[in-house]
Amino acid sequence: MDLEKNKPSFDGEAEPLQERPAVSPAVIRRLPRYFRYLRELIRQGKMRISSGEFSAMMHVTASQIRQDLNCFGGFGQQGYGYNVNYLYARICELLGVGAGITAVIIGAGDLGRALVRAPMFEKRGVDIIAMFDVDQALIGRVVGGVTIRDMQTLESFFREVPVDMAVLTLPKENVTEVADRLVECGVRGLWNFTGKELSLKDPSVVVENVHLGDSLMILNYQMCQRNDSEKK
Amino acid sequence: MDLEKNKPSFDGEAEPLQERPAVSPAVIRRLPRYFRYLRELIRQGKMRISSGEFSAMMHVTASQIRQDLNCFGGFGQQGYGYNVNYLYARICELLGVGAGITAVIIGAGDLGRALVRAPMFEKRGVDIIAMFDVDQALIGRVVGGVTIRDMQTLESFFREVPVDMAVLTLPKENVTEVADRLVECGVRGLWNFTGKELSLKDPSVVVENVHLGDSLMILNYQMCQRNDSEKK
DNA sequence: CGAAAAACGGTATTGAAATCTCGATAATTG
DNA sequence: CAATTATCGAGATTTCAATACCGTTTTTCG
Repeated sequence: MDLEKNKPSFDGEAEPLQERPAVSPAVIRRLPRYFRYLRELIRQGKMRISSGEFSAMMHVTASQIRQDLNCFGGFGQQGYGYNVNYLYARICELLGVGAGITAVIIGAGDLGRALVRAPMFEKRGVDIIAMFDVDQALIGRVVGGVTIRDMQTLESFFREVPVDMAVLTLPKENVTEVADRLVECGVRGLWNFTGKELSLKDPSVVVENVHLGDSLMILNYQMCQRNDSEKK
Repeated sequence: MDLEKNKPSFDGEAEPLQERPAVSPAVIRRLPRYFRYLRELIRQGKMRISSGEFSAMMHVTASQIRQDLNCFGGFGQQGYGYNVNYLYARICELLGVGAGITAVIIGAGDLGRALVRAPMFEKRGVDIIAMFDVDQALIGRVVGGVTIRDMQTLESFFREVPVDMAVLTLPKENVTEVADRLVECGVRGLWNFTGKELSLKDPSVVVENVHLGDSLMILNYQMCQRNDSEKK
């Protein structure tokens, strides 16, 4: 097998690629999963994969993989398949890994501290540059290499360092007010763990709500179903 | 307004209701959100709500709400709407809230400790009865009212107390082995935070995978999109 | 008490997502 | 180098989800 080539050949230079034909949300929700499996393939040293092989690994149809990837351009090559490193690079690009996103965590409670120590952010190219809290006992402490700062210094901090994203792990009672302050400071994305669904004035700010409780309840539901159907 | 009645009237006695015409996953994924909004309505003391009002609150179409709820039986009443308390009770029933589910947390690291202290489980009727870890320094400590036990005592613990669910917050390296042990012990549901997708032998065990990293990447993607479209 | 308004539940319709099929192209093999 | 095999990409088809519509029942109000 001739694996000299590192990426599929292209006829010309990369197109402007700025035309975006409205990729459906369903496809976008699947991209992170491709990202994870591609990392694993790279770890295993695999250079090349076909949609069929990928399909068996991920338990989705080969058709879906081909169609998903093709939404963003012909990443594959007929008769060959997909080059793993190349595909990974393109998906990283799509997802904004390596775009140099900076983030802060608001709320240095259990969850905030758990998140800051997780390797998740680093793996995805998001740089946590500060945590904020109102609890004077916490301020000044360093967790996971990040200093906990006084919530009162939020505005002055943002004036000095541009921050793209805020992770909201504070009590839900204060989240509306804090979100407004963050938007005022120029943040462009909110990762909201508070359980309260935000509605912001500024529609250019993206909000991603995480509802762990919803996930728990779906599990609950399925367990009860499984239980019922076994009875009969 | 005559609000004597507490629930919609029914012609006869409740049907067996065991016939389940395969409710679609899309509907099930939305149920927890109805659950949350209903709790809020109860907190506000609202007794009754129409699909139209509910729709405005939740930002989904009234048609969808009516259709979703109707999958499980006629919870509403023409000309009246839905009785909040009654609807909440039925949805709790559906989701298994109050089914007396017991759970253990495997892995007393940051995330495990954060979860055990969260009010989420209690709100949803899941009772955390133990945590397990391999770290001798942690064993015996009590977090959020729950004792951390030695992972070696897992089997003996399960022999004495029946446990329905396990929350997996341990390092992903060990998750396959631990999951097998838990299934062997009779657990019926796994809430998997490790990031490694499990595939179990026993198909009667339900797995709910939580991939926080995926959520982060979708946020990243949307932020980059927003950014791009503003440029042009 | 009767007419008008409110609101659900079921059916029809529309729309989106997933899958299938097949032609075209590249890789492989003798 | 020609024939065969592998595999993608695009369009057609099918399946599934979301929305709109309308008949019926209940409530409300004069």
